[in-house]
Amino acid sequence: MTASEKSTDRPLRADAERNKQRLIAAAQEVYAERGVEVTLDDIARHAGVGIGTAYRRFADHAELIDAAFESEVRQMIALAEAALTHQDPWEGVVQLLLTTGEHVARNRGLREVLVNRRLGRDRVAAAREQLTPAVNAVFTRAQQAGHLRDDLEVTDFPFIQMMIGATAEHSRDVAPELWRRYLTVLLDGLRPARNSPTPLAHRALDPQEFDQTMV
Amino acid sequence: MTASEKSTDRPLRADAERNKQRLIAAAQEVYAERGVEVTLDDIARHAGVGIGTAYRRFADHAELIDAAFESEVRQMIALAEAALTHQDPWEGVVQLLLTTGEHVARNRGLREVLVNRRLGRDRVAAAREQLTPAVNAVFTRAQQAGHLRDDLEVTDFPFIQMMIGATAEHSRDVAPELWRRYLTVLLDGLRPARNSPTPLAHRALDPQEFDQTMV
DNA sequence: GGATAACTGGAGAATTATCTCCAGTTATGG
DNA sequence: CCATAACTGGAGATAATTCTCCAGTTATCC
Repeated sequence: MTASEKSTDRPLRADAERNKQRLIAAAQEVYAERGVEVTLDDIARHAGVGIGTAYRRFADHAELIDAAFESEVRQMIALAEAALTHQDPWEGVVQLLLTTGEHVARNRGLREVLVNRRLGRDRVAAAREQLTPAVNAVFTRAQQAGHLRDDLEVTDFPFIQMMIGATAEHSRDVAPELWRRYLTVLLDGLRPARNSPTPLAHRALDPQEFDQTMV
Repeated sequence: MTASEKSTDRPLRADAERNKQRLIAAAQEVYAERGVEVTLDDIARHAGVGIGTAYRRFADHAELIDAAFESEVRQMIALAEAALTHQDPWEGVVQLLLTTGEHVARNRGLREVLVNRRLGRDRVAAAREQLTPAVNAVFTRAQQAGHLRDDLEVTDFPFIQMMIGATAEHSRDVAPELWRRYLTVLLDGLRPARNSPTPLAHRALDPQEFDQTMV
């Protein structure tokens, strides 16, 4: 009955609760840096507890991912809701894509969790499902205001975010902010019309830097 | 000395050469469908030969990838060169991104090989290096003709292709042509200016289809 | 068509990751 | 401060994958 205590059972003994929190914190750090495909051994070591302790608290890897990312995904929802309150609907879209980019560029595991349904469990799944309508609201508002091309539909928005995420993923180690450049290009493609290119938000890689990409 | 015969040594015995070609053909099929992270056992079985035979011909997985993708990457070079001969420089860019998209959408392994330096060996590496200048030529010509925003630099072009590849990857199983839609948006972001959105090249997913994405 | 070098294929060694088990230790409540 | 239920941590069972080895088979050359 490893990790089924949920909320119904008695609370954990103090030392157990402490170790559990350490594991979650360690998992968040390690996932952010190296993605979710790390071993539980690595996380346990990073948390300073034994492997057995990790498996006593979390039935398997998926359950730890669930615990580690629920709050991260909820943060993404909060970002979308904040973007919706932006006075200018278009700037709301820009802000949403910027803050999303900032998060996934810094957190490799988060990007994986957002994009892959098989990761995590019910808590992450629930958060992920709330994220979609929050994001849709931001885009739809801009579209109704005429600031966003109107041939787009709600199912397109996650793919827009995915494109940014892909550039962030590949440039992470060489130029962690490079994705901002491609976000600008994308945004220029999302507008109904425009007269000139929006100034790019980050310099291009030089050829040498580029060579270091994709390793 | 498993697979070091290269070109210098004597030719393989007829049956060995036949098995080698079978292995390469099987690898191309399996990689295209399931990516390069399949086991050599799977490929051997698919080719109808024993595992031992596979390892006698190819020192390791990387060497088989090298043999299987050299021609695929060379095809990509040919596509870029063909796009360069297009009368209209901008249509050359469009054609390049379209044909590239078609290839990577149909071949999961190809996308992985193009994007990840660690895959393959010297033959794929050499082809990959020739691909970059060929792609650059197509973009640079359009840029000099004033059809492409001129704040882009050559190191940006692979990232443009990467964004298309990311959308192709994620929608492959549900709507293998969906990437065309996002290519249109991206192209609209690449132009120096425009008055209205280019008509999208593919319908959007409906919410139900979207749910099937990302599994 | 026989001698032999080359090749075949699968059993299993080596490696790596996931997860279980339990002897020993520790927090807690009476 | 003691009894004991709860927890700890790591040794190892299990499983998946990569790669090696060699007894048996087959193509080729004379």
